[in-house]
Amino acid sequence: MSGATMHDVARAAGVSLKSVSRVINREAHVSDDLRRRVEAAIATLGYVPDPAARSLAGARAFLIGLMFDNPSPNYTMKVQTGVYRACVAAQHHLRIDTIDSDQVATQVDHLLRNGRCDGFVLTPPLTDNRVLLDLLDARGVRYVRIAPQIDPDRSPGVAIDDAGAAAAMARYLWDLGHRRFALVTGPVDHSAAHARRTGFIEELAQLGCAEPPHEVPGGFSFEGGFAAGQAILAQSARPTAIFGTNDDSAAGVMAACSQAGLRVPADMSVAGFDDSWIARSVWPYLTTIHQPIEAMAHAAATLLLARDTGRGGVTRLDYKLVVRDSAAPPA
Amino acid sequence: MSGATMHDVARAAGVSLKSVSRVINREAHVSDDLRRRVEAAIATLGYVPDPAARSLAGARAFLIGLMFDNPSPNYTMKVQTGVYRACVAAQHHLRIDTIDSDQVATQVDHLLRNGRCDGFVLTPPLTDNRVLLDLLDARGVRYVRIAPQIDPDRSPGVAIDDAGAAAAMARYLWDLGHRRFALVTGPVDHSAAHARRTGFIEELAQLGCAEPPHEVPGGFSFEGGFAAGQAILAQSARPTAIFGTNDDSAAGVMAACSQAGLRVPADMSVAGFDDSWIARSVWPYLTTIHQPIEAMAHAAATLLLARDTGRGGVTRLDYKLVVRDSAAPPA
DNA sequence: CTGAAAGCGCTTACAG
DNA sequence: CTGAAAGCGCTTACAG
Repeated sequence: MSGATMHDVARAAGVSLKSVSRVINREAHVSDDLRRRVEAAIATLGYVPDPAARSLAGARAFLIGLMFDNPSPNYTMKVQTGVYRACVAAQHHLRIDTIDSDQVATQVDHLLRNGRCDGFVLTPPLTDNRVLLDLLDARGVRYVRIAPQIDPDRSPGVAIDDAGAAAAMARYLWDLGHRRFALVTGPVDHSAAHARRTGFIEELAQLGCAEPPHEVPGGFSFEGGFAAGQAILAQSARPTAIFGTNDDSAAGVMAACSQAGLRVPADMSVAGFDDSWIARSVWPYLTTIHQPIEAMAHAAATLLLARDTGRGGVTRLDYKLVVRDSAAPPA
Repeated sequence: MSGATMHDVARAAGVSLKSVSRVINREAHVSDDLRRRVEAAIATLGYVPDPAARSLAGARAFLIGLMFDNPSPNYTMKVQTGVYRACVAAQHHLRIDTIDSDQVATQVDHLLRNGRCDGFVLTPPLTDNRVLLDLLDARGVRYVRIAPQIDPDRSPGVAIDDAGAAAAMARYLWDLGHRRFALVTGPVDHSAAHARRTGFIEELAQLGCAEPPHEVPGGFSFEGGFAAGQAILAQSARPTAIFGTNDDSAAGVMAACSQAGLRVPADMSVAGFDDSWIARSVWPYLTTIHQPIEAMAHAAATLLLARDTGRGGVTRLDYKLVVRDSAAPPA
């Protein structure tokens, strides 16, 4: 079964061990003829290199790590799927680590000591946690960030234009006819959440909106969104549209509306951000910003695996406004 | 940093390599004195064995795999967390594999060929997929199943009493005063879903319910539940209570009710199963069966890591009926 | 109860 | 462009 060794391949191809190794690792200085012979032997024998042996002999671990501290299983699951696909393609293993943003120092120290990785993919809010970044840099550990907002040149990153997407949502709601808004904000240490807030507010101002949106914290969770929704509806001057800066909190807002006897979208428009799984687990389905989370995660892992994380720079992927049924013109 | 090797420990303790190895692997025939000396040296040096080297030299891979083909990210995420915790504690790595139930043969073949694992944790519906079990048995691969319903002695397993839990839910709704029921069933190849169905129906019969519940398939998904809910509400003789056999489909049913202008629970009672994340991402919060998914997964992984998967037998964990706000006495 | 030798399957210098 | 030797950090027989 998992029988064939590099030795077998070398013999079958009539070359040395080192040559097989060269072909496998795509090193330079290999003649086409030799390469072809080796590749044929590999295919015939169904040879797969032993990761343990490669790792022991060489400097690479064939393991990449995914760090997260995200309240949303939906988001996390998508990130994981994307990173996983990239790992499988590159014959690497994936290691998952849940980090508590408040205890980065001790947890990451332990983690680094306990078996090395070839690098890490960081998800928000860890992405912009300077304590973590300093730690990683100090140890010379490579990493790629998903949705970075600060220090874009510090490492490679993959993101969408969060501010631009939130602005697009503002424009969409404005064009629908809304003039009074509320905004459910995310965790304070989550800088993508911050960018969404800013993008939304600034676009509204640009559009000539008389009053800035009423802001209430929602912590990116359903419960937080629910409480935020209740607070918003308790105001004397209610908005006609509420923007949750992620889908979970928007879903919470919808629940608060239904608790208050308001129909969405007839009596209140609600919009989310992410297009995560929950956007289609509420009724009506949520109008939201589609963020290609899995693709972003895949791209991030691919950058890491490509091993040229020398300089930074953020790769931007496209977002998309997804019009569904939770937002409509005001009554 | 990750400097200390077994050699260093041996020298520091004044013993041979083999003795250090014995202590680490908890082998027999080690004097207390020697063990203590070695353990002290390990602690002082902060020594952690290199998994790659252990794996290369020995028969173990220090890697356990998690196979799933589950439509619900919530369920999957919890399983993963539980298995992960057990892995970390035992210094193993976790590998995640998404399997398509329809293509078990080819996918698993590829997977097994591509780097060995010390064993696998199987989640439903893979748990009761005989093609998969046969394949694994034929290759002598160890595995532990979560929520097995068939062949309980074929491998170790961890489960709750799905039928009993569904019966408890039937009793609860009955005691609330409901007399006409609908049941949203799960995927046909998901035998735990089948057990829930049977438990619910039989308990109702036992209780003296005049007519068996109206059954509609919901596929364990929100969308499936939504469609099922619509179908149920379209009937001339509507039930007063609907039991979704998982939370996702129950959430879909709730959405269908709200679309039809029915208030939950005033006009219709709805109950779920799992107490997954979505149970508290709908409003009103879902009355459901709490299944200790993470604990089950943890227990399953621990069984696997204990390496005595010789004989089968199912470990049963406790479920709990969680009364929240989606079910009430009929109007 | 304890240890010295060989080897797991690769990669890393080092030659040619 | 290609190869022979040494060694990564452990475990596995095998002795005593």
